[in-house]
Parts: sequence; C-alpha cells; structure tokens
Amino acid sequence: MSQTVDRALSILPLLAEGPANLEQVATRLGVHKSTALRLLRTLHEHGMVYRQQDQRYRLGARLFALAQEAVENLDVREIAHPHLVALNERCGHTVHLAVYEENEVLYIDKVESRYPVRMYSRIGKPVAITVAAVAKLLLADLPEPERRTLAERLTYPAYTPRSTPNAAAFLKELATVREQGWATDFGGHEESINCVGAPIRGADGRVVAACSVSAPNVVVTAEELLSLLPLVRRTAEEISREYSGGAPVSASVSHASQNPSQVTAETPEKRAEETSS
Amino acid sequence: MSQTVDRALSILPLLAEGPANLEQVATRLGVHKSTALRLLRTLHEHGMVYRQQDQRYRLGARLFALAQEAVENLDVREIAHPHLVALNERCGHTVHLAVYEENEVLYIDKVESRYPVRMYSRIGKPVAITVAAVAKLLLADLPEPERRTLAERLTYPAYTPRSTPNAAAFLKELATVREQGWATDFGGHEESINCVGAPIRGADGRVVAACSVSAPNVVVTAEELLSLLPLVRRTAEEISREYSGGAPVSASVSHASQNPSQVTAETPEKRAEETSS
DNA sequence: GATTCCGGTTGCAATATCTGCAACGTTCAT
DNA sequence: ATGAACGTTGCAGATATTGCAACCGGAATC
Repeated sequence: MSQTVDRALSILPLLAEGPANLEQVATRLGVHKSTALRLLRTLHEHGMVYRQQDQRYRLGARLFALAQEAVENLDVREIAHPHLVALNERCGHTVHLAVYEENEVLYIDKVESRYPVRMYSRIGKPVAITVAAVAKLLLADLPEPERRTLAERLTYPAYTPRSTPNAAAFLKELATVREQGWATDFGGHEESINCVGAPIRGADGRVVAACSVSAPNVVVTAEELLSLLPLVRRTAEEISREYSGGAPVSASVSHASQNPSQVTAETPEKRAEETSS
Repeated sequence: MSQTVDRALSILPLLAEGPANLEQVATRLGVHKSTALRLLRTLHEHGMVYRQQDQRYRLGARLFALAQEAVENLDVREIAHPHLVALNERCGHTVHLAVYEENEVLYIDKVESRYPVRMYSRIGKPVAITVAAVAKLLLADLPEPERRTLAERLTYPAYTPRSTPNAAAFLKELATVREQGWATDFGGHEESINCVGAPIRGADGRVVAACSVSAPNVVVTAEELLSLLPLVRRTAEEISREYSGGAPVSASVSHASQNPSQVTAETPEKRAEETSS
C-alpha cells in the first residue's frame, strides 16, 4: 500500500539471508542505489539494520529485541512451554508448538530430545502447511469460507508420495481432523518422519495453537507413535485449560501421572561419536 | 531520513508495549487515522504486525521468523574474525575461535602472527576437549544434564601430567569456568603451551563460541599470558555484542584503548603445531 | 605515482507518492 | 431505531521520494 515502506520492509527478509552491500540491496530491490541508501539509513536509525565494518548491512539488534517482545506477546508459548518439556521428557521425541497467522503456520517453540541446546534452530520457520499435523489442526478450525479459499490458493508440493496432492484432498483431510480432534502426518513431508498432534483451544473454543510429537521411522513405527496420542491430547488439553485462564493444574505440569504405560519410545540412542583428541 | 518509513517503523516499538487499535496508533504517531491505517496495512502485508480478532494490532510472528532466520545465517566466524586479528596484532600470539557441535569442540578460525589469515588447514579439527580452554568454556555452558552425561562419556587422555584426569575433575573445572567467565589451559595438552580464553555469547546469553590466545612457555610465562586476560575478555565481549546485533562499537574494533600495558609479548617466532587452545 | 575502477554519497529538479480531509460503512450499545 | 465509535475509501493538493548525474575516496592496476 505504501511504496516506500513496502520497499524498506522488503529489505529485511533480504538481509536475513545474509549480509549484503548497498548495490546488492538496490539491485534486488529494483531501485536506484541512492534510494536504497536512504531506505537503509532509515532502517538503520531505527536499529533494524546494522552496518558492519566492511560496510555491508545486516539485520540489527532492535529487530531481535522486537522479535523477542513479539513472542512474549504470544502468551500461549509461555504457558505451553513447561507442558511441552514434560511431554518431551515422557516420550523422548521432538515436540513442536505452532500457531496460524496470516496464511502461514509458524513453529513458535520446539523441544528436542538430544540437543536441548539447539532449541532455537528451526523455530520461526514456516511449516509445510499442506502436510504438517499442526497445520492441519490449525487450518481445520478456520471458518469454512476462509479455509476453502486458503486451501484453493495453496500449492501442494509433492514432498513424498504421501503428501497431500490437492485442495480437495486437503479439505477432506481437514474435515476429518476437525471431526476427530487430532491430526497426523505419516511421511507426508519427510518420508521417514511421522508425527501426531493435538489442538490447543482458547476459552472460546477456537484453536489458538497446536502441538505435536515427531519421530523418525527408525526409532518408532507409526503405530507406536500413534499410541502416544492420548498423551499428546492430554498435554494439549492441559495447555488449553491453563490458557483459558483455567486452573494451572500444577501437578500435571511437573510430571503428573508417572504413568509409563503411555510411553512407547525408549530413550533415543545417544551417539557419542567419541570426541576429544 | 524517509518520513514514511520512519513513521511506519515507529509503530513497531509502540506495538511492542501491547496491542493497540487504529486510533491509538494514529494518535501516538501524530498522524491522521487514514495515514496510520495505510502504514499498518503495509506492515501487515509484510507480516510485521498482525491483526487480532478484536481488530487491534500487535506485533506479527513473522518478525520472530525473520529474526530467527537471521540468527541461523549469522556467521560467528565472519563477525569475529576482524576482532581476532586485532587481538592478534595487540598481543602477537596465536588466536583461536572454536564452537561446540555434536559433542565436539571444533576450531573454526585461527590467526597466527605471521599469517593474518589462512587457517582452513585447521578448521574443523576437533579440539582436545578435556583440556582446551575453549572446550571448557563451551562445555561449561551446556545444560547441566547434558554436560554431565558428556563428561562421563569422554575419555581423559593424559597428554601431560597436568591434563584433566577424569570426569569428576573435569566437571569441577567446568563449574569454576562457568563461575569466573574465563578459562585457561596451562600445559594440559602440550607441556610447553599455555592459553587463556573467554566466551562469546549470543543475544540470549548462551555461549555460542569461545576464543583464546595461546603461547609457548619459551615466549611468555603463564603469568604473563594471564595478564592478557582482560584483553581477551574484552575482545570476546566485543564480538558478543556485535554478534547479538548490538552496538557498532566501531572504535573498539580498530584499536580501542591503546593500552600497551596489556601487551606482554613480542611476535612469537614459534607457532604451536596443532595447538591445544 | 598516476590512472582506472568500484562502490558509496550528495544536490537537485520532476513527479509520483503520500497525506489529511470529509464522507461513508459497519458494528455495537443504548 | 438512533447514535456513537471506529474503521475504511476517494480525492485533490502538496510534500516527500525518486532517479539522475556528478562527486568522492579507496583499492587495484599499470
């Protein structure tokens, strides 16, 4: 709508790919150098971009600060986190939390079994919207017309033979998901990865987020993973309850029922490649 | 510099304080409603702001995604390099940069006195994880359980009498390092080589890398090397700041405090083959 | 040591772009 | 129903933005 702002904002994702100099920015933006310079200067004044020694630009600190505040405003994340950790501790697999926003589904939290450190690696990446379990859960709850138009506007990449092929199939799948209250993705994105997810609802019953457990075939079969469904659903419900202002259900957060019957997976085999030297 | 962009960007910190409706934004910006609307629309198109059900605006998750992507593409090495060179110029010794990855600590950059650049020969080499200063720094920051399991899985080669003997001693050393915020290796890998290192932290405070200065006994004593600690720490802090998208601090990069008191050594004629660190 | 190239920077005039206004919709509460 | 509150749109005027071309300053080249 506003050309100037539009151009300025277009610079950011561009720089997210890596540092760039003035000319590169100007070229990729399709504007004159001087124009790019002025836009960058404005961005700079607001701390959105930063100029390194070699004069190339990269994203600035302010952006990170804003991003931080942006997620903090997503209070689902904060509430969900301990539950996700608990879920991860019980099953050992990767746990995701995602929200729908502006025709996209984004991961906003992730707990990994093996490397708790690397948690932030993929967060923020848009999800494979046509196949991911969390995406199905979130889209299934959209108002019918919006769901339909979105489904028809999407492209359906054939990641694997089991990827959702087209809008019709997708809408049908969404109906199922909506009906049953949970979703799966069996090799629809990566041949060897399966996952099961459940919706997190706000006080009004709308789905505000979704969480899922993912694991590679080699660790657990699809059936075994599916046996985790009750646990996943329970976790989602606990988060929903707390998010809706309900009782914290503090017991469940910590480690709730130490009921190992639900836990199918063994601890992921640690592969210490034997380091040191 | 650019009024429109300036106004648009001013909306973001404003929204960071919490959701706001159109009129509030317009008022605080000091512009007409319609102007604010158009700016918000542009921000919206870029996913920088998001409109909730109640029509109020808040920061968009896309902001988060953007920052995340930027972090992934952040190359510590690239940012650190000039600082390492500067450090090398000031003290004359071998400077190392290392990261932790998959149960290993790897050198990813090295600056030698004579050759300001070239180090690909060493890049990727695993560090003597049980004794190197950089290894201690990186492992000290791991989450407790991971640190412990890793420490117990390691083998503790007795490179020298002063090498870390076992897991217990190592964990104790890591605790110390974690506490004091710097680390040393006095002859733990090569009898005649000492080094001091400091941690480089990301915006979230986690240690993302570590740098160190190494020198043989014959050039400087351990005490003399230790006197370089302030300089090493300062360098690490500068890198941290810049890595976090932080303040330019351009002055410091070049030559900051020309305080020669810190500089103990003359140019080393000996560079430690495949050093410890 | 001069010259050329490369990239960034600045002044300026033309105009495309943005702005504020005022009228219009829509929703919600009275 | 009526009114208020808030968001939205069309428009004309004016301002802010743009591209150009010239200008620098440094690095590489001859």
